[in-house]
Amino acid sequence: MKKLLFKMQNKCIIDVNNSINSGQVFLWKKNNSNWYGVNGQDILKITDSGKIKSYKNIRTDFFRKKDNIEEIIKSISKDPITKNAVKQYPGLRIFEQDPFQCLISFIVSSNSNIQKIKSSLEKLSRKFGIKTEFDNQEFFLFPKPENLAKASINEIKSCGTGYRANFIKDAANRVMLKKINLENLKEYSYQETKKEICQISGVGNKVADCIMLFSLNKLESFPLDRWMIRILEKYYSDKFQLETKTITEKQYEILHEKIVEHFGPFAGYAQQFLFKMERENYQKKWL
DNA sequence: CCAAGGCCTGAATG
DNA sequence: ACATTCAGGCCTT
Repeated sequence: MKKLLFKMQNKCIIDVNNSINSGQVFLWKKNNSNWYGVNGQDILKITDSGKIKSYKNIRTDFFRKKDNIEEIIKSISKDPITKNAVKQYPGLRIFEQDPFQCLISFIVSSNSNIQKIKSSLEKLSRKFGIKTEFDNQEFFLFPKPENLAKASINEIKSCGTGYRANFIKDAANRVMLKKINLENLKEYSYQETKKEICQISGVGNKVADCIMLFSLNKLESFPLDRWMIRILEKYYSDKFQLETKTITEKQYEILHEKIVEHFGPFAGYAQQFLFKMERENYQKKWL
């Protein structure tokens, strides 16, 4: 009985390093064994003992305590590949981050890589975000929608975003004008939410799935980027046949349906474990 | 509905 | 050095 309890407690421990270094967040840095991260208009600090603190005491379920992680892990462990990935990274978790920051982050991410995404987001924050001091360190909060909406395209481009500058401004404008209400979308279904956010230019299937999984509480989202396609081809060629060479919108939809059929309603967690596993296999760099 | 080509940028490759 | 390729896609034709 004692042993079982210990095991259960052990399973609940969050592996902060691996969770931050799994492609879901970008504005985090480690300092003196503490992690500090920009989350919208707040700064979060995760101590070496795994406790999380909000600089502004804004309520957030960043660690997704609402999830029954043991149930989820049981649910997604449908095949030897996933079981192995889960076993390799037992404390890997999906965070629930600020939706607007997440939206802009993944617009910036398209056709890019982690280092460049991080660099662009840091520059955007430095240029358009509020300077803040916390634990004797300087931070810049993530830009508010209105500040990106009123910025010029060239100002945004100066942050290294390239052609995505138009998308960023457009997205910020939509949020500012409440043409889209990200908080409300948390209560919407997967399909409804996807339809809404895909209206933003620069947001396609993959980017939408990232935004929904990492900030809008849609755990059936399963972002299909180059890596995940490669993983499916490598380990799941028997289960998920790719009909076309390029992943068209229709193909993406069909594939997602098959994926949810296989992994279940928490498929997004499976994606996170598989992505982490394969990127580590190839020793890809994180933050 | 699918295929092909273009797009900012910067690090990696030859 | 300098040119080319490539990277967590998306949009237009």
